[in-house]
Amino acid sequence: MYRISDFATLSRVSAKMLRHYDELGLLPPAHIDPETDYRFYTVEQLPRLNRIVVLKDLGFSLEQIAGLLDDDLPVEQLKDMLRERRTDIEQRIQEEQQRLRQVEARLAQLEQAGRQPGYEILLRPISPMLVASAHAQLHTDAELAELLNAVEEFVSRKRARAARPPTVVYHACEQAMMKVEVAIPVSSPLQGVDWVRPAELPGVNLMACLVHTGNDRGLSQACTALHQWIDTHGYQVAGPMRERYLRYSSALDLQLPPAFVASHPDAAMTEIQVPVILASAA
Amino acid sequence: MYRISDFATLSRVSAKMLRHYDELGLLPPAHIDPETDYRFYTVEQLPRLNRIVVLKDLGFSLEQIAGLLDDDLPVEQLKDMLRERRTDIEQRIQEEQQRLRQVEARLAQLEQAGRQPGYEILLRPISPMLVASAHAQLHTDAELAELLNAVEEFVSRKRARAARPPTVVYHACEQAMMKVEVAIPVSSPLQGVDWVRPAELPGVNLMACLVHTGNDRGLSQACTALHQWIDTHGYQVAGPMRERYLRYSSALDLQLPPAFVASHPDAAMTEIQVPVILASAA
DNA sequence: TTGCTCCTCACGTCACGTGAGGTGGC
DNA sequence: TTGCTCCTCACGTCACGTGAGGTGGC
Repeated sequence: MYRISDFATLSRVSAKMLRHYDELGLLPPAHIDPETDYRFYTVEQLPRLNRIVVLKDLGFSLEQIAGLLDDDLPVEQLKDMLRERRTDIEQRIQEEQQRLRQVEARLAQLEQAGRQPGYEILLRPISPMLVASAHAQLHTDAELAELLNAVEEFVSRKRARAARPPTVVYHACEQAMMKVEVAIPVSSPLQGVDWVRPAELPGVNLMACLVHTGNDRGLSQACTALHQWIDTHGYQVAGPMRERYLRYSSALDLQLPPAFVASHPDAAMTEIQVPVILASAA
Repeated sequence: MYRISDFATLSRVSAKMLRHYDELGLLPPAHIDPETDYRFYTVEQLPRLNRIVVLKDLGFSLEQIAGLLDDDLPVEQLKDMLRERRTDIEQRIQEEQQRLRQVEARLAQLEQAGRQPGYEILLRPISPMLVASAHAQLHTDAELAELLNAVEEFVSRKRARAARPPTVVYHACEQAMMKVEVAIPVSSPLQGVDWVRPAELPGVNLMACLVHTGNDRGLSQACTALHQWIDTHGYQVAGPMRERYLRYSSALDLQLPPAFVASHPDAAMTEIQVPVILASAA
């Protein structure tokens, strides 16, 4: 019979943890003094405690361990839990390696430029969105602006406008022609089909996003930076680029100097989005 | 100006998190209505929020992020934090890969044997321990038992016995001769030097441990199992084996049948310990 | 007027660590 | 008798999620 501190040094498990395992019913003491409530343990309990420790090292939660300690647990069920653990761990390793690549790229970038970049690129899932959609083949940005305004007006008249910024999807860009889709978020699906159609802008598992403040020239630079980032971080483009207009600006159309635009309270703000997948998964 | 829910959908960060970041001072709203306490945000706050999200993705804590958001942060300090992050992540990946190997080995073992092993092997650091130590060259287990008893008696007379089991270190085993060290835990260092000397049993960074219940024959089988485990898990032996006698038993000396010994309440219980290192680090 | 949104607590998460305050044991 | 050990709360950790209960806004 060992008192709790002796059993703790014997087993190299803290007294606090032993009390915790008692509370959870994982390892009740062999004996409890009814007078003093002191806990007493025996060496026979050591193998069970070691099983707990090993299973904890494998990454199981104490609740799972409670089940795993059952002697009647069928071998198949044990295997299933181990396989699930394996999948979890593999996924976590993937995530951490991805994270490691990001940290390293950031360090390299800092070494090279000597300062932080003026933008942040983030990777996240995008959920699908109800929109009013119009497809078109265009030649100039002015035509795009016109189309955007027209669809906005259409949706406003239907009183369906949701309080979210509009998105343009670039389905194809060749020479001087681009196939675009203008997508205006709606709060309820539009009724009927017109030149503006109800649609669901599809979700994207992994979207590389960059928010840019300023005019057109900077925008194409930002776009280049985004594609470089995608390359150096081991991703591949996996769908058509999108632009989300967080704020329109007259400065977008006028060709003003960047310094002015950046400090201008009405400066345009645009999110460039590119769907990606891990290059290794392609 | 966006109300919190609109800014949440815009930024894809939950309203609850936005409130949380406000509380921590990471991202106070651009405006708070003094009447209703409603929070209002602007698109200009989006880049800062995105920085928070990116830094969170890199694995920084919100407290660290608070510091990293400071525009005056020297580039060197930023680099240091990134390097520290890198080290952390690398270590975590190591750990998870180790864990993965353990889970896979366990699955393989289960496939092969169709049932769980009768013992658990665990890996942990062992801290140094104050002991009374006696070195000797022996030939038989009986001589070892005799020596153990003699040292125990010596320490008892000095009233220095600590309530922990004795350990034997096997410094060398050749043919019919073994160089052993008997180490009895003491509560205070022994005074003076005798044939029993005060010593510190050194700590071990990584010790593979197996607790065995039963007699000598089973013990050597357990020892084989432990060395196999060390091999298949990618470790190497890195020091002399130890045995910790959790419970002595007369059955240890008598050659009784294993079934009897295992069920016997006085069965010996021995922890076999082997210092190891990762083979890849050797 | 009716939902809808926002607000502020307050509690839960997971596996303990760290005192606080009090009592038995040697 | 004096420390020492044990006991049971209770709170903190980290980044939120999930109601509870109440109020402003359209």
